[in-house]
Amino acid sequence: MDMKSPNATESPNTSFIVDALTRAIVEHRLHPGTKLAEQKVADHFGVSRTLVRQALFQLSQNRLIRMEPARGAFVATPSVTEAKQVFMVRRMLEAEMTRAFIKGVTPARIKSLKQHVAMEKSAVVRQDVSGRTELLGDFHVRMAELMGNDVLAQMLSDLISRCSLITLMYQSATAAEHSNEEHAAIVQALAAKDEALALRLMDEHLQNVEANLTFDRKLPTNDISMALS
Amino acid sequence: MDMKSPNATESPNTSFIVDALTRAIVEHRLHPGTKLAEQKVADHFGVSRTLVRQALFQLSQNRLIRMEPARGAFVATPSVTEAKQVFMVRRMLEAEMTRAFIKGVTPARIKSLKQHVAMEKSAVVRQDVSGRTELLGDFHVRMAELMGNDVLAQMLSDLISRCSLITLMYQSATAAEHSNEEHAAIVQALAAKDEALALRLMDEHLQNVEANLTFDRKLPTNDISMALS
DNA sequence: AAGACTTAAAGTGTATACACTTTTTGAATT
DNA sequence: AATTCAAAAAGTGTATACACTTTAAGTCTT
Repeated sequence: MDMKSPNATESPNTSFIVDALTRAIVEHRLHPGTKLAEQKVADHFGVSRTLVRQALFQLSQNRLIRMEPARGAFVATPSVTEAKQVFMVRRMLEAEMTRAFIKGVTPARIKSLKQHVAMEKSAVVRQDVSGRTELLGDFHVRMAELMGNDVLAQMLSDLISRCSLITLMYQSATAAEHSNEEHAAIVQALAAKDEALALRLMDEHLQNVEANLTFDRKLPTNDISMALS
Repeated sequence: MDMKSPNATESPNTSFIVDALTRAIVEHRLHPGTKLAEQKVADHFGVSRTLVRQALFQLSQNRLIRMEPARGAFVATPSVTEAKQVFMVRRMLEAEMTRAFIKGVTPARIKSLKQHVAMEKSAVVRQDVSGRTELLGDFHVRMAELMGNDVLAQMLSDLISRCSLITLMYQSATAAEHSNEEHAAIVQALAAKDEALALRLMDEHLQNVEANLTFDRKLPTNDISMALS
């Protein structure tokens, strides 16, 4: 069996570029509105524009970038109304998910969620900003996965990454800690099969996350090569 | 102002190809499993493989086709479990949507839904198979749009097209008529602001749609040029 | 000096070329 | 006749070339 170790010389493929750009956008090294010129990105990764175009297409479908005909690709700048709509859909979906989860709850599933919450906590205390944000989002995806519904998990994952641009930009350390505690409380309610409580906690949790976002900041656009280096 | 009339000689762009292939798949002229060789498709549309590849990428993200590395693109063959998961997510989403719709119901919105149901009916009676299927799906999208939530509408639209492969394949005329009547009943309940009734009708409706699908048929793969001609 | 026009530079959109992989074909062997 | 292997054919993956569009720079005019 051959280990495939990360090799700097090996030429990256499309999904590598997608991942790298996604990280750069989500970790906020590339600011909303920044232009992603194909040749510049291609040069940075040492590939042709072909692969970059494919990657940009994919990112545009994930709503992480916006493509304007004959003008190019730009890091998305989600509007306030779009963000509110995304959160509304999440509240809808996750309310029903909570109900369904309680219907099929098992000790193993509760244990799995508890482990996840523990990982969140450790990321919070160690001040791992990008790690904690990813884990806090994944809590919701994990619930879907535990129910064995890949479609739901995928959909939540998309929704979460779609507003991650906003959440990540504006979520403070105290807000993160707060989220983690709310997750723990939700797991308690799920374990107790207290549907009404779990529903209320989940809804409040999502409202809190949404409320803690501040939409009025303006950030400068920056340079690609700096951000990806 | 220049009218742009549909011109057969004008060379099609990516979204044209996406639309044409989508229709061919959804209207079941291209069967699940059929291979879509890039050059063949390109020849058919009179373009280079470049545009076809972009179109195929997009279709693969819509789950209408599946791409295997170095092997090519194939019309998707959604599994039974995947279909069930899609319907479960729809039931979740649309239950909450129904609740939210009633909270913000207005006479104008009810009127709009009633008009839509009337259009459905006319498509059903005139035996317009592809038209009626599209309209029956759009009823649910229309509800989301009327609430002013584009994200929700987009998401439902994706979900519906995702299982359209299955629904379209197996939905009978009587099932379509049945769906239309159920839509009418749902609108009545919405107009009366009877949340419990609307919820029950919506859930039963989706269960009926799902139940009417038969998953065990096997269809032969067919030729591209035949199907697109 | 500010604004409009011209021209060059940069960038996107599509086609083509070519390397490499998979599939098919066909002959050789048992 | 069936199986195995080799070579050809078909097909995908990536890079490059070139036309056309947008953006930027520079020049001319007022």
